[in-house]
Amino acid sequence: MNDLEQKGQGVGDILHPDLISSVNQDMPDEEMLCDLAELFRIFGDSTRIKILYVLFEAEMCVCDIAELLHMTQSAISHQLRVLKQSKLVKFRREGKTIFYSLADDHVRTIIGMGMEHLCE
Amino acid sequence: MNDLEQKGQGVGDILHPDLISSVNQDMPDEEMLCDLAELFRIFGDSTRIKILYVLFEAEMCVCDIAELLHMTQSAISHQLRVLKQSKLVKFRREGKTIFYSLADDHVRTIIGMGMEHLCE
DNA sequence: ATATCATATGAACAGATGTTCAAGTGAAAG
DNA sequence: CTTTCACTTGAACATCTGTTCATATGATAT
Repeated sequence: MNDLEQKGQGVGDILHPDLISSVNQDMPDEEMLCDLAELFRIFGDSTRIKILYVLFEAEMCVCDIAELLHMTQSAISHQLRVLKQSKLVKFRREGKTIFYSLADDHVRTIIGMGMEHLCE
Repeated sequence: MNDLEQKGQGVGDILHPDLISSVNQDMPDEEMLCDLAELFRIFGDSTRIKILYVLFEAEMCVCDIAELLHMTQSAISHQLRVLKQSKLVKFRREGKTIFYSLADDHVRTIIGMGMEHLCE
């Protein structure tokens, strides 16, 4: 008996036991799937998508991005932090200003994939 | 003077006006980018990713999915609703049970893309 | 040193999100 | 018709998330 059935509202009877054990074997690790969800979660915010799209075109400093998106520099900075932590953007300092750019081509590919889905 | 500057904390001076107007021209519609973010947001939850991955393998009914993911049938049903609304899964009724399956191959491609990114 | 500029950061807040619980469908079997 | 089963749905709840505001950092210039 599993812990869900004990809690009153769980799953009823199993309808297709064979199918379940078969699929269960082919499933990737729980951790892998969580990492995957987390990756997509980063792309799942319009501010971050816009930032990434802006960086498609060119390396750019924080206040230029803020200007382009009509948002405060603070808001952009917070989101760049998220993108930085996820290794989706990298940066370099040049005097007082900091230039951000896409970390690698995967970002382009993933966003391109999403675009393709939308356009059909 | 734009509305951000009036609010006390806005953006300072524009550092690279030429770059800004150039990038501005190449940017897709605001709406397009929001749709894109929304699409990725759907993938950005581990329960939904798991459901989609399960459906990679085979069409499946709600209570089997619940059993596979060790979650309540209600929780799964709520998430299937989200996936249905986003046109990522489709379903067919057969007596009392309802079978869900992936709506099209885009789902596979997008998830595959994410996996590739993680494995490098 | 002091001022200024570009950026970062922490706390606070409002709004969104996912799960649970309880009640509601809708189809088939008795 | 009533019961049962697979599933759906709505409200409640706690948690997470993104923006704002105020303040801090770090580099340059005076």
